[in-house]
Amino acid sequence: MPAPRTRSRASPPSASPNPTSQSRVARAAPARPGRTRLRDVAQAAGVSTMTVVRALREPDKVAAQTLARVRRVIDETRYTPDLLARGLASSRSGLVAAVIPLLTNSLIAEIMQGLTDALAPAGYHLLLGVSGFSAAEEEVLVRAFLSRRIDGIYLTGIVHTDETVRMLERAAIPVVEGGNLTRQPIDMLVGYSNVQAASEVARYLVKAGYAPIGYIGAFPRDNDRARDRRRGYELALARAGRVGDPTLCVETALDIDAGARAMAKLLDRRPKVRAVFCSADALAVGALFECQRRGVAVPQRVALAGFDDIGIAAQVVPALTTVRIPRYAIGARAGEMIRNRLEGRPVRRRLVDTGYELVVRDSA
Amino acid sequence: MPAPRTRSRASPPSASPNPTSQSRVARAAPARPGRTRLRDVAQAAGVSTMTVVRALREPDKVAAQTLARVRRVIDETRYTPDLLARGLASSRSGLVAAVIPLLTNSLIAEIMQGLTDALAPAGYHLLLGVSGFSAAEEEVLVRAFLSRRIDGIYLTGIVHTDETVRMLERAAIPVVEGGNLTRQPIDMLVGYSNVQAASEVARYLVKAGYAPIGYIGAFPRDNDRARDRRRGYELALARAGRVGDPTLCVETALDIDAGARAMAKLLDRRPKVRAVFCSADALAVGALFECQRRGVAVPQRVALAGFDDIGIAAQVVPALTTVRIPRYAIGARAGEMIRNRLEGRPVRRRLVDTGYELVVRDSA
DNA sequence: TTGAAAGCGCTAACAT
DNA sequence: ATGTTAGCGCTTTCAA
Repeated sequence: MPAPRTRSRASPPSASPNPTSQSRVARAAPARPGRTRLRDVAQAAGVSTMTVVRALREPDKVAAQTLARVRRVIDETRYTPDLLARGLASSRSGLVAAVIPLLTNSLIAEIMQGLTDALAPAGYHLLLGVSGFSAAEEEVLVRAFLSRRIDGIYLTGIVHTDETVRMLERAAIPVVEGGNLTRQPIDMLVGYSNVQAASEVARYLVKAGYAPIGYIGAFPRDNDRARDRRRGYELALARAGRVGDPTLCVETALDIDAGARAMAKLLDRRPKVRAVFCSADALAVGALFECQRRGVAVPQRVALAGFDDIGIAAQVVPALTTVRIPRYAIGARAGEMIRNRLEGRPVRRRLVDTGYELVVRDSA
Repeated sequence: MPAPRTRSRASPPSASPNPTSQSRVARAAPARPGRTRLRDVAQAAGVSTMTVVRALREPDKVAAQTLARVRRVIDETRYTPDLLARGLASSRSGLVAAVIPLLTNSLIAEIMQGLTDALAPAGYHLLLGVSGFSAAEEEVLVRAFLSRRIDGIYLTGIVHTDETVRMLERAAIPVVEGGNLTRQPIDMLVGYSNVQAASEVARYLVKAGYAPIGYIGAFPRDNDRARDRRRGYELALARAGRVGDPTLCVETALDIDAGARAMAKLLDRRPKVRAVFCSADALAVGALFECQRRGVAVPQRVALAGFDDIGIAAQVVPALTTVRIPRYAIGARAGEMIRNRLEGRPVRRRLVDTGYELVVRDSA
């Protein structure tokens, strides 16, 4: 034991000499023997708990002498505040939640990295929930997180159940939706137009003269980014006067393997496909590998374009034509917005459009 | 199926709670207008709080009539327990922490996915901390998490500061270290021998007749997995009677770009390197792409081997020879071990060696 | 500059 | 089967 801690509890409020009130003497013994409480520090330093609190948070409002004494005790006892108790008393848990569709995705991971990096220095901790692309599951997570009294939350995308929105509005905590645009976010938002970005890629392919242009994308169910990217693709083709052709489109899970399988399917079904727009780099990379395995030259026989510009995009050979979005920055910005609100600073813009950038490389 | 919602919002939630606090109107006026408390439910149902608690947790110990009444009130008021308060009262937060070196790594992400999947169904929530491969930073995180009264914790690797270990032992909560082996874990452990696995790969390269064999690995500082993998490589070479050659080894950051740059460096420095063992697939994949850019045939001119068998390893062309480790299972198993302890079930084995498997593909 | 008292919303030991 | 009571360890008025 680092320091002598006498665990004698202060006498009850009324300090009545009535011995009957002492019937529960056993309670005097601390439930958690190892842990120093604020009260212990106060007692050891011969001050009230409030003085300790002040010593901790407003040191200049405490007499130098007292301060020194308190600090010594704190060091000796290695006192650390109980954040649960603080949360209960102050109604601020210091917890910020994030609900993401899956963890094993480079884009999402980078956003989360940005989020923690923005939050951690301010002492906020990250409560992470994985929804598996299900709005219903997201709702379950949000409900649970809310009952933990989270101070703020980051949500992936803009599609949520009504109940999720209702709960969040009722909770009146800062909410940031990330990765897409909408005019009516629940609260705040940082993203970019997936429709526009995707249509820009598709338009690029059209202008480059590729035809027909296929599409490989993630399942759009409860995934607004995937949905909007497909819309963007269709929009661009329509504008070019091309009819949509379902046999040119494959929807699948979101990983490299799935991308490869989707490409295989597409090549089998439409051997003459001349270019493929993939709604995520992971898919595009998988597609590229499938082409390599089949000896299908990229971009000579099939051009490939991706989306997100994750790290591997610039490294594969040929390097991937894609759309760069500020991956890390989305998370970091979201974290800042949440912090600003939590710390009483004004949030200039509730809707942040980060924009995107078409990156033309070698694959298309 | 959750209804895709229509966006029609009223006023935005204001972050700051009403500053016009009702001074001290006694217990009658709830401090948080929006939130139903246990007491409110009890009152509305005309029972004591304990009865509500029982209705919630031991329904069969409550009279059917009473139960029905309580349940109705709970539904009507949409009561959800305050987990902070529960945690404080019960000394169990329901929070499990994980400290990982970085988020943007496929292997780590998969382990985390396994961990949440094992924990979430039991109602435990994941507190995520990113240490950036720094034991000191890990210590800071552990200290903070401990003051949140986490119920358990997952730690990446087996290298920690003394203080980290001390705090954890003192806290007496279930601790699982993951991803490597040691005889003296803090508490529990689930991993495999990185030394052995790496030396097995290197030995494979040796036996295949490649020489010289280079090495590209992650910085070993505070990273026991990287350190041990390099040891394994050196061990295998030594056993084959080859002398270690520093100019054949490059240590770098842990991502695809870095892998590519490291390979470039190695090829420039030792143009005749015949095979390269990369201590992570991400590095191997980067190295492969660099070879492709330079027209260096793999495996004809340079053979490449990786480690981890992440998804992309089987997809790149040529497919990567690597070591398969049960990525997802490590996290899932760790989660189970923590749960078992928390729920009073005996933990049969505190040390779980998951093993590994050499996967020979085309790159070496 | 310092302290006292009253909770935060829940659980748990002890009644009845 | 149901209720009473005393906390969990901290913050927060209000008072001195």
